[in-house]
Amino acid sequence: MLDRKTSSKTEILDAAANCFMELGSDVASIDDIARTLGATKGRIYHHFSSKGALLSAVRMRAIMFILDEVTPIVNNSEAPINTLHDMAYTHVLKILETLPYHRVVLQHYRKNAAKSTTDYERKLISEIEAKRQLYENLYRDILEQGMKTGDFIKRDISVALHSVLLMLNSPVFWFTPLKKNERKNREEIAKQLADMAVACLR
Amino acid sequence: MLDRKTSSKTEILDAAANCFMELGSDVASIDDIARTLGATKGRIYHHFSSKGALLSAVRMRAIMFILDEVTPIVNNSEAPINTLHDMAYTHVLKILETLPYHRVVLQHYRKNAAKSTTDYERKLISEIEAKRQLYENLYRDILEQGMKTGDFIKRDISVALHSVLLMLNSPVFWFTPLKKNERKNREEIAKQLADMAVACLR
DNA sequence: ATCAAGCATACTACGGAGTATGTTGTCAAC
DNA sequence: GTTGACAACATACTCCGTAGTATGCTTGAT
Repeated sequence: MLDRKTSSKTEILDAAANCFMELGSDVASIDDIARTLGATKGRIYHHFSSKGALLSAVRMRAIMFILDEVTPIVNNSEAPINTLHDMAYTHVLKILETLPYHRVVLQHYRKNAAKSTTDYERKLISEIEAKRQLYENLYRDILEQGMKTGDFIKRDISVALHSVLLMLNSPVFWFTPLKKNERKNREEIAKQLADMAVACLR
Repeated sequence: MLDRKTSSKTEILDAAANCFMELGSDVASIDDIARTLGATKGRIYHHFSSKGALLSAVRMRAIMFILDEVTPIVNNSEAPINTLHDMAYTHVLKILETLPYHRVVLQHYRKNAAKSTTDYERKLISEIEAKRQLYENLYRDILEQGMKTGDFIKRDISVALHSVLLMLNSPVFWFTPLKKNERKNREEIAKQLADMAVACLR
């Protein structure tokens, strides 16, 4: 079945995300990931052409989690403040749900290229970069709009943009999921961060 | 001379910081760093017992840059808002001056331990962690004080603390130094970030 | 019965950390 | 001003982990 195939793939992706998260994507080996699955290299290389391709798949999945969730919000034609608050809240909540993936992403926020990458892997990376740009622009548009209407203080758009986005990603660095009150706790964190994100723009 | 020795050491540290920054501390090899210096492994292993020790030295130097600069500010007995603004401004400015070091630090914000570390390296890491805690508490104290006096809105202290600190570190992710108007540009960025840091707490 | 998908097993090749040893300059003592 | 000794490196190795490959095996669909 095609269903069985994608299921096996996402299982690999989940395991890879966890290993990359814990050891770092450079240190974690394919064997480590396979061991987590109770499998061997063969399974992984059957689905992914290289370690770089697997890593890119993890990063792409991470950004698509967020992009799919936040994109529908931007066109609700409310005030910029409310729209931004909505976007921020949704962003944080989704990140907390898919934490390992975003830990991996942040490891590569600045790392440009590994030592030797193939053309194919470079293509994957540029596709990820494109999606990231797309997502960034959602916020850039809201910020510009809000500064025009006077809802937001006029600041350097680039400084404000990156600062807010990184603040929304900050739980990635410190959040540790607990069983107790999990859902409620996440919502509270998302609310607070969304509040702060809006507050620092006024 | 002892002077000549420390000079050679800091030269190695600068080169290591740059290599670790560009390639990531796992990918960058000792040979890479040596090549940057126009030297060989021998020079590096003469001053540092292992790659982990070198990395720890870079991270320690990074945090000491900031700690030495910001610590004197906290006891100026001004209003919490002004004190925090001062701390934030100084923090950002110093970070922009010693950027490569802090890029390395942020690569390890979450990465706990490599695959195999010696006792000695674990000791170095715990010393770094202690300094980091020390620095974090400078902000924690100001935040608690400000929330008590009503200067700051009451929020979860941990969420607010980490969010603000990460926002102050955000330039590490996107800032690219230019020759043109360098000093002025940095001061402007530091001012804006300090403003935003204070704003998001009110 | 066949054949390919979906793996496992057993190998190769290579880069990088660490080491053992050689080399050069410098200073100190006599 | 010669010798000894040590610091500050360079050179030439070893050894091991890991990415990638080549090939073998099993199961389910047709």
